[in-house]
Amino acid sequence: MLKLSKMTDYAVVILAEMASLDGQLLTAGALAQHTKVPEPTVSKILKLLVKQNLVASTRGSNGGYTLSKSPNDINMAHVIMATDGPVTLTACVESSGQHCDLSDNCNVKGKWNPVNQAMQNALENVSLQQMIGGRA
Amino acid sequence: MLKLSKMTDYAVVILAEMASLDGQLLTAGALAQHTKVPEPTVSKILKLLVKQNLVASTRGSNGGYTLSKSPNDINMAHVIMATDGPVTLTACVESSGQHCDLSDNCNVKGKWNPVNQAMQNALENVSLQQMIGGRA
DNA sequence: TCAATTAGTACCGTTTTAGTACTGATTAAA
DNA sequence: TTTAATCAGTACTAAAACGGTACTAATTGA
Repeated sequence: MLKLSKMTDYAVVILAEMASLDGQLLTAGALAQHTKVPEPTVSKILKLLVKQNLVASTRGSNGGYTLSKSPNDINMAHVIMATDGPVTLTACVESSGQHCDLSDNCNVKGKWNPVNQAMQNALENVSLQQMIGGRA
Repeated sequence: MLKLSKMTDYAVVILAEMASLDGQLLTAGALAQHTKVPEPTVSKILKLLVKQNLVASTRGSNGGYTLSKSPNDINMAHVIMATDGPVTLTACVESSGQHCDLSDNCNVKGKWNPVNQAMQNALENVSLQQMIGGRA
C-alpha cells in the first residue's frame, strides 16, 4: 500500500513533542503520557532514534531523552531510516542488498533507482520543524 | 520499510513486456513465460490491471491482454493504485479513510498530507515508457 | 546501597502478503 | 452444437512482517 509503519508515525509524533518542549530532558514515561502512545512502544522507538543520533539519551536516575539536533536539521527520510530501515522501493534497487530472482531477464532493471531517489529526496526535504507547523 | 509490494514490482515487469510487444494480444501464459513470473500470479495481476483500465482483456478462445493506452500515458502511481491501493503514507492522511487513535491530541495532524502528495506526484511523473528505457 | 532510568534482546500474537486452487463465464472454431 | 481455450471471480493457505510486550543488564544520582 506504500505506507509508512506505525513506528515511523509514532516516531514523528514523539519527536514533535520533544521539539515543542525544546531542551527539556524527557523520560520515556513522560513522552508516553504526552503523546498517548503506549510506554513500551515509546521506549522502543526512542532507542531506535538514539542509534541514528536523532535523539540523545542520558542514563541513570534523572535521565531521559532530548533532541540531539535542531528540528530544522531533522528530516523525515532520516526518521524513516531509523524506524523502518532504508527506503528501497523494490528488491532491484541497487542499495537494497537484496537479490532479484528475475534480474537476468528483467526488462526494467535499474529503472527503479531514479524513482527511489526521487522519493528519498522528497522525504529529505521535509523537516521536523515543518511537521510541527513552522515555516523554516 | 517504505517499499512496494512484489505485486507492484511484477506488474511493472509485465506491463513493460506488453509495451515492448505493443499491440499484440498476449495470454497470461505467454506473459508468464516471458517474464518468468509464475502464471497464477501473472493472471491475478492482470485482473487487477484490467479493473484499473490499464490493460484491456479479450475473453474466450484466442483471447488475451493488451495495453489499453500508450506507455507514455501509464504512470507508476496508477500501477501502484491497481496492485496496492492508494498511496496513504499514514493513517492520518485525509484520503486514507482510516481513523487515527491519536488524532485529538496529535501534534502533527494534517502535516503528512503535503508529504503524501509529494510522493504521489513523484510517482505520477514516471511513465511506463521511461521504465522501459525510453526518453519520453 | 537503592531507586530511577535507559540499553538490549527475545518472544508472541495478529495482520498482511504472496501464492495457489477452484469454479464460472465467454468466445472461436471444429 | 460441442469443445477447447481463455479470462473473471472468489476463496483458501502458508509464510513473512509488524506491533506490542516482557525481561534482564547497565548506568547513574542520591
